[in-house]
Amino acid sequence: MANTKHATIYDVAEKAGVSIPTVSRVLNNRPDVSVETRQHIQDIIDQMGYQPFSNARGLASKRTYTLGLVAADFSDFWFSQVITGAEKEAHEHGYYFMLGSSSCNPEDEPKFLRLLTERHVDGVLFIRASCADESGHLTRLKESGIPVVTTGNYLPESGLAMVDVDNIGGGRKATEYLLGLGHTRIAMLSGPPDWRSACDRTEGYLQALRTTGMPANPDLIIEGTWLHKSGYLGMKRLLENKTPFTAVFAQNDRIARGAISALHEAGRRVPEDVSIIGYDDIPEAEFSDPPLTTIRQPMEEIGRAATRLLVQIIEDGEATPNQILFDTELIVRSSCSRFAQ
Amino acid sequence: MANTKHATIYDVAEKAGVSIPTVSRVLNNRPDVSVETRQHIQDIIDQMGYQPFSNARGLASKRTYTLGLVAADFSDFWFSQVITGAEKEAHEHGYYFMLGSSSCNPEDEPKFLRLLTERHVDGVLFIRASCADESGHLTRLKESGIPVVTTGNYLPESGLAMVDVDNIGGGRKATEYLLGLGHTRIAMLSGPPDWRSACDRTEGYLQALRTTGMPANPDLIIEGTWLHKSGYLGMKRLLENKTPFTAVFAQNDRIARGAISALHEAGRRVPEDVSIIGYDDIPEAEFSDPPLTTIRQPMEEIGRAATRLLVQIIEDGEATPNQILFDTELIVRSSCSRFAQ
DNA sequence: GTGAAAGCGCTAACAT
DNA sequence: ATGTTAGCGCTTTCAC
Repeated sequence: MANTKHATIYDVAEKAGVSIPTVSRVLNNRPDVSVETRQHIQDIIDQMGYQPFSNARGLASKRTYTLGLVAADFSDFWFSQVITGAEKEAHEHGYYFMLGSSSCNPEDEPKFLRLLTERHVDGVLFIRASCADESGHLTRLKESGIPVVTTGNYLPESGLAMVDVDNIGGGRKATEYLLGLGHTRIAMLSGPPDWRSACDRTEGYLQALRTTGMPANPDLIIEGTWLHKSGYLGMKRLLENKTPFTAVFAQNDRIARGAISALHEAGRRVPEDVSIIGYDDIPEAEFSDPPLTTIRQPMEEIGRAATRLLVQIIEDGEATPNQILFDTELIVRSSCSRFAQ
Repeated sequence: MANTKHATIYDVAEKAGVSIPTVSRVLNNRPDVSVETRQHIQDIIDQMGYQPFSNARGLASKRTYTLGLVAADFSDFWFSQVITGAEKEAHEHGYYFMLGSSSCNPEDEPKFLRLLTERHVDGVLFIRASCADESGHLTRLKESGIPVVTTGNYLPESGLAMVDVDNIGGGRKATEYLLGLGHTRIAMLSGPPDWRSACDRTEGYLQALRTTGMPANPDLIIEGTWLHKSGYLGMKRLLENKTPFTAVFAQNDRIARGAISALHEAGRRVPEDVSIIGYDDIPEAEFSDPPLTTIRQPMEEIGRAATRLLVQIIEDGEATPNQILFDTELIVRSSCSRFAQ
């Protein structure tokens, strides 16, 4: 396979008995080629296994068919799922992703700027690079004319292109489920308050509580990070507080599992003594002890939708709508039970 | 920032009062430029913030300064850590990574082949794409002249460039630790037997056992996958088998945690009733219940080393040694205790 | 040590 | 509907 000498558009043109631009036209799916010529050229291309050389295309057309990828954390489950979908979608449109490091670190900004100035990516996808100051980057990029789509950081007022999941609805759904089970003292272990997704889940929780007419008890709300450790520590604090609760909404599954560890250490059973609902439906959720009831987000589909949006903006200049919100799904397992007075 | 018009080498040459090739020479660190000229040009470059346009370089030089990345599974902890290190190292050498999908799926082969024929990556890094038939891909790629480095799939006899961790040593270290604690009936929950890393950990386990003079009991060895679920199911089988054991070596932390869940369900305490040691030291290990004793692998460093090797092969044609093996580290926490008859 | 000339493989006007 | 002519921004001979 792949001998060092690569067929060029010239070889195809010669073999097909046409000029180079004509081949170029079929390569780019231009309408102005006769059906027979197009078919004939396509046959030759297939037969030779010809692949256009992307650097040459990029140099001539100012397009690279590569997309920049900026993520806050590669080890995040959200990242791995979203990128899986994004990659598939990108390939289907003839694009590739180029890794552009993380965005949270302000000193990394020059690095991913080089993606634009040096590698000339056609657009960039932010995968939950949603730190406090992220929208600054995004807006600046967008204003400099480069297409940008973000996921996991829903900021509708910004007008930026983004696809996310309905976190308010998800938080509400989780809380309503607990409420429906008869629980009234529902604690919450939240993610970092400077993340929009965490805020929104909190908002959903508050909305659900408000519906019942009883106010949320601030002592039952603990802010933390997205990590297992945070759930563990958060639950310890909750337990020390002595404010009674019979259920908890953990803003992700890792937090939930950390909380369960702390609960077990304290001799409390789940769900007999306290019910707990997570968020994300990570692979471990199904096999944790007990199997975790949780809120599932269609992450892979989000990656696909975000990439589709990005490609659309690149190729058509704009996309409407440019903000897409997916729904969550409640996955009932056995970490929650009816409140039995 | 970034106005649409990008400075070119021509602009630099003009401003510096030299010819274009001279600027090109300093860009590529060629020796044949006088010190003053070089400094002068470099100043202009810095001052203008000039960035060479990689497509043009690639077209002219047949080099792209991009590396292909092929991974079996983006959600794997190994992937996220190795890629983090790899990315940093790549940037330091002026390279970027392009995502090239997963390799296990045979039908994906054409896709990452396009990375080579169309995008002309300078080399490709395989991140534990270590399915049974992987070395076929690798060898074919290497033979077609493209530099390849792999991680997480140690096959020294292949002669391929690779960096990995000493899995035999790691398996031995884990087992010896348990042995040193006085355990003699040590079960093992292994990864997939078609993965070299799993085989090697098993080999280390067997070696350690052999040293003590007592043979391994096949009933105490359960093969599975790398998933949490597999540890859970594996432990259930172990428990049903009725062959007594007081300790278990789980070939990764997720397996270990799954096993602990099953143990808890069965009313057995860790480490009082059974000691368990994991492998990897994932972030959750420290906060699981109980905190997991495990074998740590320097994954980020492996990513850096692999990339360094790849760049070396690309730039110098070869690298010696082209196989690097890192040591593991025993992390003692509290999931193992002395066997108290 | 430095410059002039040519060309990498393709697309983009412009013709026809 | 197709061909002609110019480049895109850089590296590379090969002169001087």
